[in-house]
Amino acid sequence: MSNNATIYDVAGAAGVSLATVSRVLNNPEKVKKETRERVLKVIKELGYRPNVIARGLASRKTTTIGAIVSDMTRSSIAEMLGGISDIADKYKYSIKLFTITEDTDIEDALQNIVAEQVDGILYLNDELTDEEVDVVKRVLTSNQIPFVFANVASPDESVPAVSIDYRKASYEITKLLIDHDAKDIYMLSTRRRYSTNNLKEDGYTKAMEDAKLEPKIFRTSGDTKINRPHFESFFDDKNVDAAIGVRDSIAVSFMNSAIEHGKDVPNDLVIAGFQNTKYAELARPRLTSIDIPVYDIGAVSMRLLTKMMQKEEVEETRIILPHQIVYRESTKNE
Amino acid sequence: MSNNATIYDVAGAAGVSLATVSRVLNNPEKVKKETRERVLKVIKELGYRPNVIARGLASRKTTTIGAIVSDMTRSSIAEMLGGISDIADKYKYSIKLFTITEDTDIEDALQNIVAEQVDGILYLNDELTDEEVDVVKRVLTSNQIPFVFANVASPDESVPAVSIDYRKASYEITKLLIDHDAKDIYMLSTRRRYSTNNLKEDGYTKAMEDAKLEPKIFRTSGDTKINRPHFESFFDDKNVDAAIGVRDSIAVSFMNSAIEHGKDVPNDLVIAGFQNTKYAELARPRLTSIDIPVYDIGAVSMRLLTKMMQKEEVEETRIILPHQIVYRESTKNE
DNA sequence: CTGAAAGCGCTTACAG
DNA sequence: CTGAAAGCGCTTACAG
Repeated sequence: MSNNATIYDVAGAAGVSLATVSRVLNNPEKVKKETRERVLKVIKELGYRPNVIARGLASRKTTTIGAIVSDMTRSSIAEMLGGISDIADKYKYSIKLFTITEDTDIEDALQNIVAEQVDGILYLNDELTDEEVDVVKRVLTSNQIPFVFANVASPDESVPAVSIDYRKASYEITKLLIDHDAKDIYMLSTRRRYSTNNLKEDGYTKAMEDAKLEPKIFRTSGDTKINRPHFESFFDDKNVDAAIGVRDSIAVSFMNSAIEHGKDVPNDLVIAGFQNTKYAELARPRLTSIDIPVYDIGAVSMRLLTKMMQKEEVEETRIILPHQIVYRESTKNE
Repeated sequence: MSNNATIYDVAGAAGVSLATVSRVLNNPEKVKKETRERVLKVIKELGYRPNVIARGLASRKTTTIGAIVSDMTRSSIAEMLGGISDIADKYKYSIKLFTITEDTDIEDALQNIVAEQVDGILYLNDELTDEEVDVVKRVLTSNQIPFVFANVASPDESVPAVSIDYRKASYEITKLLIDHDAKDIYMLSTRRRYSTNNLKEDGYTKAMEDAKLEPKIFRTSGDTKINRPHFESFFDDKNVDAAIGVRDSIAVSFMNSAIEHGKDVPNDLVIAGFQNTKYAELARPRLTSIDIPVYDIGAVSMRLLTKMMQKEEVEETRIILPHQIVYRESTKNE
């Protein structure tokens, strides 16, 4: 019952050498059908499963990838891991999870991950700064380990990345609100600056300027409980007839404040979010949001990484996935 | 730069044998201070990091645990992984992530995970049936690999598990609603039956019976979009003055329907959920919910597992963490 | 306190 | 098509 049969046991029981057993597992076409079947039968009887650690050492391939994440509790991260996991299963890769927090030394952490002998790395973090992207690139390239950024907006065209066009998405959602005849359109962004939010702000600003409107970016915390009092006082001194949250949770939080201050959404105020999470669906009124295909970003990143690890020809290492606006009750739609 | 120095390189450069280098790393107290410092210096200069795969093969310990999850996108799973990851880091364990879906053969999947040579396993899934718990126990015990169930309610007292007392929590929240003078109190549960929800139903039923009220369990889907039409027709033929959702998202979804049907929450109808997720905080009115310390469940499970892996004395392998009710606007509180 | 040697369980040229 | 042998990079008794 207990899975402790080794390749020697199989070889012995099948009357072949361990090299043959290994071939049956890795290059079955090189083994005579008859022999192969005999070995396979013994493998089954003994419940033999190759020790992946020994295999990893001998072949110098672990068929394991490292997934580096920051905040596990972000719903986008979890969903991306879902996509990664499904594709990893399909291609028989295992996933090792590494968490990097704000006070981690990225370079040191990466060296440790390299020492774990992963075959490739997926970096999931939309909050990376450009400098951090550079460190990742340098360390992993020098160790010759393939990597893909998932949902990281990096201006460096040489790093493999799968994402959406955040600037364009933001432009479009801003345009939608402008088409509502809104004038005082706020973008509710985060205090901490990082690449994807910067792009959202860029797209917003461009749309506003194109429409000869004044861009107004209001910065708050990413934490729901902290930004609430922030929003409470927002309405004291500001005119606003539209708002875009860089995350759904921020948009919903703002919407709740607005409604409690007597605003009618969508008649007095239209609101939209980013990500199309469950928060958007559970809000009342339901929130219009940019759907970001996070699951797909994960899946496509993993698929791209498998190609790189297997040294297949890769036509394009910068992949932009399509986004779309999901219209709900927080905006007025035809 | 590239991290390819081996233990031989270090030994050579330091003028010692590889056994000594190994000792400096694993049993530094057994090496003379002078020698140790010389070796350490070389290690630093060469940027040497031991190959964890080779170490794993030689020592038969991989300092890696397997975390088995079902649906990554459940927010409780992600948060639990956060707790696991923090403790794993602290004790220098890596985490391999394995996904098991409804159509996975659990036994086969477990055998594959065993072949990955993990030192221990954490099973995170509140949707396991009792039969599945038995399979897990049998396979892992026969392979002598320590495991802990995180947030799985198993009646089998012999399996190590960290959870909360769901029956009691459910009793308490039901009691809270009864104290609101509610009579028609519904429990909104899921169609698929599994252990934790069964306990919630038990606690609810017990509280209702103790108060001489009729228990009414309404089963719906776990999927927000699917249960919505379900709730729309709910109000056609039912009297209800209180409801408990087995998950926050179900409670919020129900609350939205109720409000759209002209109900005033909390005056006509009081509502509570389970889990105290961000959904509860972002709902309007905010949702009263049982706080389940998922992060802690993850952290404590991992800590327990480290003890088991290191064969430390473990006083108690069944750990019940405290829960509490977080009072918000969907109930009337003093 | 340190070194020589065996071994962990595989893969992979190399011969035949 | 198959086997013998070396080797992957470590750890761990065993001697000394």
